[in-house]
Amino acid sequence: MNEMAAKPVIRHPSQDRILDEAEVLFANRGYAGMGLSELAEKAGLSKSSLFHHFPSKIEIYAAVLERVFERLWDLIQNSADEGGTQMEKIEGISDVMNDFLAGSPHTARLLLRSLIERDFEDSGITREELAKRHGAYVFQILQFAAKTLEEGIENGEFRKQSVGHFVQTLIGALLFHFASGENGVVGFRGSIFEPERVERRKEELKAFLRGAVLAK
Amino acid sequence: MNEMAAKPVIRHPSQDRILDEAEVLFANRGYAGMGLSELAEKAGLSKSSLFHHFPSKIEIYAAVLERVFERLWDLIQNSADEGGTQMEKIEGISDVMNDFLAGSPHTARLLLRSLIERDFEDSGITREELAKRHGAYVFQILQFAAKTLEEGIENGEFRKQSVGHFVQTLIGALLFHFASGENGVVGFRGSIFEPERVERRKEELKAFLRGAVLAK
DNA sequence: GTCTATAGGGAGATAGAC
DNA sequence: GTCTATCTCCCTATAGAC
Repeated sequence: MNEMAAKPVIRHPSQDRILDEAEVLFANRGYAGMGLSELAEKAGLSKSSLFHHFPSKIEIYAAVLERVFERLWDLIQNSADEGGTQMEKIEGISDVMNDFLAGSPHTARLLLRSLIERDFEDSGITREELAKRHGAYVFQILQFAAKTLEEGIENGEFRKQSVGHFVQTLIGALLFHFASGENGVVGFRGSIFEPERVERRKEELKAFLRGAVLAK
Repeated sequence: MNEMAAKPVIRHPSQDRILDEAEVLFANRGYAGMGLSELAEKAGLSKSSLFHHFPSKIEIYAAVLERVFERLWDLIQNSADEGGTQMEKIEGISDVMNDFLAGSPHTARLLLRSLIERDFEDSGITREELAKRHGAYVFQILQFAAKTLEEGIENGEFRKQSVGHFVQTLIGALLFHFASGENGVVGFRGSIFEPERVERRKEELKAFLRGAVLAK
């Protein structure tokens, strides 16, 4: 289960500061909307110093996505080792991802955008080229969720259903909630990122999923 | 149920052509990534002619969102008149929205972006100001879904659950699937917009929702 | 209502000193 | 490794002729 974990990426301190700020800015403004002047300012550097650490804007974006998906995949792998029923594993994925997305308000927006945007295609780079950097992590996360459901269907724990549609639904539900703003689209009173609200989200989603996938 | 339907917005033919093209471009490139030169070219006008019909880029965006949410709300209202159990009403909302989103590949991306993006905030306009144009439709769509679930909980048809979290999950599942690209994030073989695949999506999601919300 | 021309600013990226 | 200065291009928006 740990074939591709612990790949130590050595980065200059400035690079990490740049990526930290870029992560938030890409999430909030999108690829096209994020300007390198603003990034340089937030990272405490001049604009041209960015180009010492990264060859281009698109490479900064690629590095940001690689870093965040790597973190997420590591967390999901760890939770996977705890075993249990297939339902408990699905609930584990849901909990881990909810905690990860709740950790900072920009993360879900960044991930959601990365899965639906094509802004960067102006840069001559294709979606597939960009995905080579973080795509392996995304693929393994999706595969892990799919495999977990599949095994639950095979052993009769889950009702028969389309694995692909389940994964699409799950990812949409997970990402959209935390991407939909401080109060959600439905206008919760108070921030959806408050710890009690996050716990509530986790419980509501797990109850929802149990009803949806378990065999009667 | 028809208090705010049939508000006839009279538009110049050029305006409609502009909005048609803008709808696709905003969906694919985001607010910041969409350029007026490209829009003018696709609409068969010069760039400055756009400013005869709309005072600014942000107003074009506002008009695009108003038009699309108005259409969606009309469809949902019509489906609502068919009555039936609360479960049938929820399934009706799901089917109507799936059909609407499946109608053209850009629609889900546009709606999803409109609910999570803040790109336009550079333009001096706040999210709330922009939302004044289409926000009423969004609010009514969300309210309608919430009310439907609420009544089902009250009459014992549905299990007790958070109405807000249900709506967040439903919208996320609906929008993400059709926003996630021709083949979805899971890599369906063939386009997710093919009629048979759309019907499959509708059935899978309804089965999922029935299990998730119905009382045991 | 449509156009050409252009203003005025900001974008990504480069040159070269220190 | 960081900076200032600058290049080139594209952006939204405006002026004014037809």
